[in-house]
Amino acid sequence: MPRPKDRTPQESRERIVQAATELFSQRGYSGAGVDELAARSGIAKTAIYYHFGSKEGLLAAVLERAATAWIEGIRAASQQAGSPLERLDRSLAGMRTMLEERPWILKLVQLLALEVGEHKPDVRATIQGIVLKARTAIVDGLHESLGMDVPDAEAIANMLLAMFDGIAFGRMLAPDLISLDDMFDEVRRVVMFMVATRIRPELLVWLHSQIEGGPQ
Amino acid sequence: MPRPKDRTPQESRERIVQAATELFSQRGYSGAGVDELAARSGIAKTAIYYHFGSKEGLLAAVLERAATAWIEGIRAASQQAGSPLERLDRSLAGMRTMLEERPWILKLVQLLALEVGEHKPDVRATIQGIVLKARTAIVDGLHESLGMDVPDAEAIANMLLAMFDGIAFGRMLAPDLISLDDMFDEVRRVVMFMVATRIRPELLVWLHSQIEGGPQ
DNA sequence: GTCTATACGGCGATAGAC
DNA sequence: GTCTATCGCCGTATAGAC
Repeated sequence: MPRPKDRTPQESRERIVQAATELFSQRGYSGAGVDELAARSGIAKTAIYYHFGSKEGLLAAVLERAATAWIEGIRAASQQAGSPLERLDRSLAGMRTMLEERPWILKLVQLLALEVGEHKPDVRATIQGIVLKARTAIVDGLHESLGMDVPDAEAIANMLLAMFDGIAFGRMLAPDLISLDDMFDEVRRVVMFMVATRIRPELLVWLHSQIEGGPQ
Repeated sequence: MPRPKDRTPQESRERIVQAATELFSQRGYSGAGVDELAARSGIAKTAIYYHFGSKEGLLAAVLERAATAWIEGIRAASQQAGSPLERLDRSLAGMRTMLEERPWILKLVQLLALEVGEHKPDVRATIQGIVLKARTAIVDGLHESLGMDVPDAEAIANMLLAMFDGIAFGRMLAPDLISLDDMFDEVRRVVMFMVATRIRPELLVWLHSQIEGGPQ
């Protein structure tokens, strides 16, 4: 029985993209079958092709959606109020929340970049764009949080991004083995340090002496 | 013509695992076809099944090989000679060399963890074991490099691992956009800092004052 | 314009005979 | 070890129902 739809086209698209986001981030692009996508979203397989043209078209829609969610998550975090340190903390807390409540965002981006990026230049370019936007959002967040013109902010953002990627990966691999509390405490300290070295370069000299000197 | 083999079974296995390592790290597990694997290694498709039982069996062999290469790479780096800082530098240089000359190691581990780890508990467990061993190797390297009993070395190693993962990912995504030189300079400083905070906790208090005070 | 039913060609993994 | 066969799922095209 070809049940006439009790949903709008918009809703259909939405459900498909949602199911695809889920499945792609679980099994990767090649591993996710359009058949299962259809089953999960409750929409006929061929309707997916009607809406998105091809599996790759669907992938593009999924990526766009993820990008929006990610950038939004970063931007939402850096809001003003309180001392510089308080604002920095709130920014980091925002990142952490994203890692905890929407881990699929980073996972999806990483997985697709690794799996598909290699041999589909346009997908790679899309993801590069997403990551670049994320970095820009972090740079802006640094400026807003700390209320100063942080020198070399892009290098700091690169490192922050790398840390988040790494933490997300570690957490996905073995949630029990790494404590987000500890990791983010460390990240907080490291960020302060990276900023401080830009402002007071003499800190580095002091550091050297500490390491050379050994404990106590 | 069923050319009788001019190679030993050992060589066959080796060639298959090598081809699989390459292809898995390029296209992922689902994306890598056994047909293409056979073509690349020059060995009949079904012979692959003869040797490894199944595609998953092959995966296990590939993972084991990658693990060995990785741990070896880490361990090889931390050799003694010179001052603590020089040894630390050599360790980091070793990591960097691995990232540059055998990027497939980290890529393979990340990709398989993300793609397959989710729904194949044994694969996930294997990779967890690999990462744990890597962390242990880093902890040992820290102790040997710095020639002291670094407190909280595991937390530092976790962070280092996260940074490497993140850097490897960033580099894979956009090699031109991130400078390994800059990233590793930063990593070096951050490591020194993380160690220093364990030895001289008062450093943290000082840091706070710098951030609160603003630039110059 | 939005969707469904059905079918197709190809390749996936695997088994069994040689 | 290879060859041939099998079978199911893959992404896709098409023809039409509403």
